[in-house]
Amino acid sequence: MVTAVTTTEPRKRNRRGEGGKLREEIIAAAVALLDEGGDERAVTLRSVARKAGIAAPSIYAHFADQPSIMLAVVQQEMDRLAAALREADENAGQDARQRLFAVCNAYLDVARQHPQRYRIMFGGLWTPSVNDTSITDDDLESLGAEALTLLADVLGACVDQGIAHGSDDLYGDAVALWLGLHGLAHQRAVVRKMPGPADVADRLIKALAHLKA
Amino acid sequence: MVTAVTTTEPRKRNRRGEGGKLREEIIAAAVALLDEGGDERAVTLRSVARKAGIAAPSIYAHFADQPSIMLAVVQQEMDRLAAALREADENAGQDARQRLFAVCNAYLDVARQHPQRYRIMFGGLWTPSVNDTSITDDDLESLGAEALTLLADVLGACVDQGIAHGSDDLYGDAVALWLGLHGLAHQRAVVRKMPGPADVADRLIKALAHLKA
DNA sequence: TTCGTAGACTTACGGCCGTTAGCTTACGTC
DNA sequence: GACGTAAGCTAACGGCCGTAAGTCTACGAA
Repeated sequence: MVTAVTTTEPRKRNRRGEGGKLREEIIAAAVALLDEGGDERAVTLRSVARKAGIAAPSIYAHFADQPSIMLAVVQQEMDRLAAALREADENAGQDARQRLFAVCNAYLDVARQHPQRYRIMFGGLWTPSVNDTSITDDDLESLGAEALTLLADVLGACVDQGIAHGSDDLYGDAVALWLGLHGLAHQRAVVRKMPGPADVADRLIKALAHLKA
Repeated sequence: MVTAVTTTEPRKRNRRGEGGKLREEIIAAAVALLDEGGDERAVTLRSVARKAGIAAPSIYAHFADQPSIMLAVVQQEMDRLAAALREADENAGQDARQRLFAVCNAYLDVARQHPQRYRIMFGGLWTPSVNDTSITDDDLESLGAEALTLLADVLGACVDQGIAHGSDDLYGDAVALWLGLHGLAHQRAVVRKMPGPADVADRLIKALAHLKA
């Protein structure tokens, strides 16, 4: 984690061999702009430079162009999300039901804590332009693959412990469950006021995991 | 529906008293830009004017500013979506199961046929800026209210006909079902390749509507 | 102490944007 | 046919953007 991000004050040049640190500072600056509530249009090459306390062209030493910055942000946040899900699962013990809700709620929490980051990750505008340069559809697919296999794993545990109705395609059920979570998380990230009862999340999880009772 | 949208050729001035027609042409031009695959950044005041074959300042006779154009597009497409759902429901007969799948699939079809329009409607960038001018959170909420009550209605029919497990909160279930549909529709609109089996939609609907068997 | 070079900076160009101010044209009334 | 006015245009401003070209500077090895 980089600390000096919010400072607009003069910046100490990095020491020899540590020039790569600026790369992280740039990413952190972009994330900070998002967290301030601005949408992706607020994350311009120049605004990122201002936030990081550097001159705009200095970014080119670390990123080929502006979309590349967004891509780096997305990849970092995707890793963070996967780590959060893993951690929630590991801390949930052996009970399948607790594991299920722990992982799902962790997903929703990550989205709720940083709505703009979540919006960028899924459904961002960066997808098409980035496609021109480096990332492929398969890359995008593999980004969420880890989370999906974890979900499928937890769903399998639910079936094994007899608290959920079985299925012939656990991975497909995991995708369906994720889509439900995504719908809720995304909508929360976009609007300030959500329709429906407060326990929508639990309803979604129970229904999509085919929990008994 | 306005016809002459794609033409870049000289444009016939509207007759006296028909100046308002230009307003529809402007909206149609904005929609056309979206349908060409460009994201909302492609819908600029000037690009819309070019597409409509008029000079940029001529827009100000019909829209206060650029976000207002997007707002008009969203409202129009929301109405279209609601109409499509109603029509699907009316053509589905009396069988609750058929009504359910007809309405849900109509929703997914609308999103799939015009992905960019769908992205703008839900989760667009226009929300914050528009909020400064005219529209309120309640307006946004009421936009989808019609669709939600329709969904709740169909869910109630499923329970009445004994093909779904009952619930104490049909509206809450309708919201959950919509969130699932939205998750799928939005993800389809954003990525080109979806993970999971082909029948994810059916799985989502069955699970979230609590269909028996 | 010298000096090569990593790690930045300054300046500048061209482009598209939103928006304002003022002008032109032709419709339709009389 | 004259003419008021609706409908739309041209010109221009300032602003922010991405990016290229060249310059400075201080760290650390010799």
